[in-house]
Amino acid sequence: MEGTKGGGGTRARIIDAAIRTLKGRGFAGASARAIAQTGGFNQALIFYHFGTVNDLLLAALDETSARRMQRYSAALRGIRTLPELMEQAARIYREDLESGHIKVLAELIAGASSSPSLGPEIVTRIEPWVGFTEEALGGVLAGSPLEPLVPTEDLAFAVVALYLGVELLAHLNGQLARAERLIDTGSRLSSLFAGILPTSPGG
Amino acid sequence: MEGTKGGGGTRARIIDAAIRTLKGRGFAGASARAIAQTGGFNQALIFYHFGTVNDLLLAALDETSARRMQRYSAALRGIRTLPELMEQAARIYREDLESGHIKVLAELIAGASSSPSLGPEIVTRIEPWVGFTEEALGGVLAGSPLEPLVPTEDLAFAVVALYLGVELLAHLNGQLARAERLIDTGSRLSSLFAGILPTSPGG
DNA sequence: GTCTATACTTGGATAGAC
DNA sequence: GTCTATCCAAGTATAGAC
Repeated sequence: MEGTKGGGGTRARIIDAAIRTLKGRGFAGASARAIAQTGGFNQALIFYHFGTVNDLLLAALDETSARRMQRYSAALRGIRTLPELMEQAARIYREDLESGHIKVLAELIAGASSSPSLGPEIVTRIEPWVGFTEEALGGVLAGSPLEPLVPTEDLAFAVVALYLGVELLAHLNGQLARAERLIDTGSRLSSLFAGILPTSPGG
Repeated sequence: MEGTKGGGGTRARIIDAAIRTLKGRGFAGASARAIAQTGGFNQALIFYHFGTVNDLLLAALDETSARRMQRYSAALRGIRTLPELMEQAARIYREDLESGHIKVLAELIAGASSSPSLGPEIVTRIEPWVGFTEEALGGVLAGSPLEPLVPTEDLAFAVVALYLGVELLAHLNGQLARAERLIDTGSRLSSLFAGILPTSPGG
């Protein structure tokens, strides 16, 4: 299927260009013309394949989201303790910071204010991330003395918000170093506290 | 001074309209025309008074930033313990969430990707907030067993990032309730842990 | 399925009247 | 200091040739 030369490959190229443009020039800079220039194809192709720019942007979010979700799930599989979780999460998030994967999401959220129809679409796409974070935290907190005290739903929401905020700040001039230092500190502290708190039975 | 009828008053009106537009329609929606419509004045006034739209947006950030800084400093003056700090910070941040004051900052940060010249300007304007947060945390952590363990600079950066992230998410459809619940949980937990941890000598 | 050309809209910015 | 009119660039979207 999709054998007519470009077909599906073109769709992928356009989505890729959209992701790169969103990362590099933000929502406000991600026009059809800018995206086409990034990818080296014709601007009209976007409308043929996706109808509107916003629909392309959502497809781009789906794509990058799927890629990252795969990466995070793989890295967090079999994790039992909080320090392990932090260690792994920090490692992948550092990749994100440098490549700017989460930035796509942050830009789209900010952009939803100017295109209200994006709002519900983005909410739907964030939900799996909050759910995923909740599971990861739940798995590690299970049986620990913290479990009954900390509502994992709220904690997961906070973690997602923190990720977004750090991503937003990190891409500002000269702030990347600060973000990296924060990740370091976070990993260090979680190991430290794990030594103080009673060990989770699961660990 | 500025006695010629509109003068300074107009500047303020324009800035106010810019803030409201940034809150309601985001960076991508904050065009000169949209701002003028919000404020009910002529679009050309923006260029007469501020030269460019971006310069107006920065002036808007200065204004809202100054207002909130005043509010936060007043509320946090004389705070000695971590739960007190959390309690107060939560109360004011809840105001921000509803009125969207921090959203102006979040939108401008996201917008900086499409107007690189905004970047350094915004960094300069964030610095005081990180510094302020660091002082607030430092004052409350001083003498506590946490003090030597937690670098307040990193913690302050994390708090600012969290604020931005929550603000970003909260303005998405139906997410405000989640943000409010997080604030509740945060206050509750800090009181709880304060009961467990040794009291700060300053308290 | 892709490109060129084009219609139409919105946005930044300035000139000049008041 | 403010308004009207206008220019020009950039954006979305479509029609039609290839």
